[in-house]
Amino acid sequence: MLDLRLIREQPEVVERALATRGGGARALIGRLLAVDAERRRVLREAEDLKAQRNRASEAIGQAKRRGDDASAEVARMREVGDRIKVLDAELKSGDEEIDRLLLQLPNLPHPSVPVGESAAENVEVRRWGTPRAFAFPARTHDELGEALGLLDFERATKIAKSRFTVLWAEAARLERALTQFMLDLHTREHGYTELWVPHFVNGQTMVGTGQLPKFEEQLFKTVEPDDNRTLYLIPTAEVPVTALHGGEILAESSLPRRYVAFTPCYRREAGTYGQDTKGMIRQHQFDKVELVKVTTPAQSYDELESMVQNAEEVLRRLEIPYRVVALSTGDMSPNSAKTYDIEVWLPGQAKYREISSCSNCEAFQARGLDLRFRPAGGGKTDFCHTLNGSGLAVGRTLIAVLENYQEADGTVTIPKALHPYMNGVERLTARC
RNA sequence: GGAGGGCUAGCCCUAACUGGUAAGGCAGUGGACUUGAAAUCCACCGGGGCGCAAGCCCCUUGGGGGUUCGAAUCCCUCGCCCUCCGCCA
Repeated sequence: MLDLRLIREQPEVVERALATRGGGARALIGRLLAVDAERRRVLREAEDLKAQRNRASEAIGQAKRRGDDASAEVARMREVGDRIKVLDAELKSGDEEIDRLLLQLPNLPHPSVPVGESAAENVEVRRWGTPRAFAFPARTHDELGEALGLLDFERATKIAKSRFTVLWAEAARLERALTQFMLDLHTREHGYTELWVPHFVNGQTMVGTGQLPKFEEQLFKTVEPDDNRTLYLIPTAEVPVTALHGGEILAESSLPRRYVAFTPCYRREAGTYGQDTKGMIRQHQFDKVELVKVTTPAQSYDELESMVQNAEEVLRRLEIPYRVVALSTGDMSPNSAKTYDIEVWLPGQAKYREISSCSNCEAFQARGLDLRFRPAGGGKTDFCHTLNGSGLAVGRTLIAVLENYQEADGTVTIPKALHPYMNGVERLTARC
């Protein structure tokens, strides 16, 4: 969430910054300012009365110890207490409304982010590799995978529903090899600490990381007799890993923290009917190796650049062409202050498609999680910055391998970088 | 699932009468002292409101509610952790 004080002190700055991020920020800010002003008026009155009561109670205690009669003062304080109760109730509802409003506002974009309404205004930052020239019509991964008997969409639909996939034999091994390869790269060469985390988290974690209430309809959740015990399946490892240090005050000397976690991701994909219905581009369950950093404000933009580089390195080692795109204000997710997408070349679609999204959320999540650090020189604590990025989405990487390394006969060559992980298999051929 | 114990600052430890208004140690950071270090001393090391400032005030004992002039303390409720029993990969 945004800093209420910033909205209070510079509402026009916030409003201007959010102009192209959708969601009617103007009206929300107006309402926030009104509720906040009233809340502070009530707060002052309540605090004055509490100060009175504290003094009077002290005096009553002393009087009683002396054996004096204090009944008049007690009666007066009873009325003050009743008034305090009313004011405290008003404060509580004001706080709740402020929270509700704050949770609807997106993050402020960094000044370097291209201003725009949609993906049309995204800016390509760089390209790597040259798409291979095929001497035959390039097939899509689902055509290739089904023909080889390695990707099974029909049976996945039978046992679950659409947007699920069964991987057979060497395709399942390839998924595992890619995962292992990515984790090894990031832990051994990029300095990340590997974490293994819960796939279910509580509501507080979802709110703190900015998933709720905005993305309620995208989340799978458990059915519990008692609503506040509901657990949510993680839509990305970003959620548990970013929330890991919530409520903690970290030593500045321990920052930046660099974490990598492999988990499946579970998403309802509501409202995406008709998009990417063929193949395994968009699934209810997909594997992802996720990079998360917790940094000081001063470090976060350098760390964003290196995180993108770390994610890109996966595709460089696999020798698959890609490009890096800076998302425009209108295309970024609400948590983010700045996002780079990595888009991998898919010959079957003859398009670059998203395979990683790396974001600096600055203090937006840290504020909700109460994630702070203590400056090395002592003094006041401040909120950390949090970053997250896919390093990479494993299923989409598998797709990219299939499509980029396909041969005329429909088989698929395994990239050299994966050979140590494939138990001698160097080519995917039809399953017998 | 059953029984019991617990939750106080910074991922530590520890107080507070038959309810009287909460906190000491340690660690950390900066400073003083020192050739350097240790030891010692001082300050800071939760959140918020008002104020130009100095400062004043409020809140913070797992969360929420109740009783009371006043709650860490009494009552209700929820959560989490630990121990034992049962079951179990």
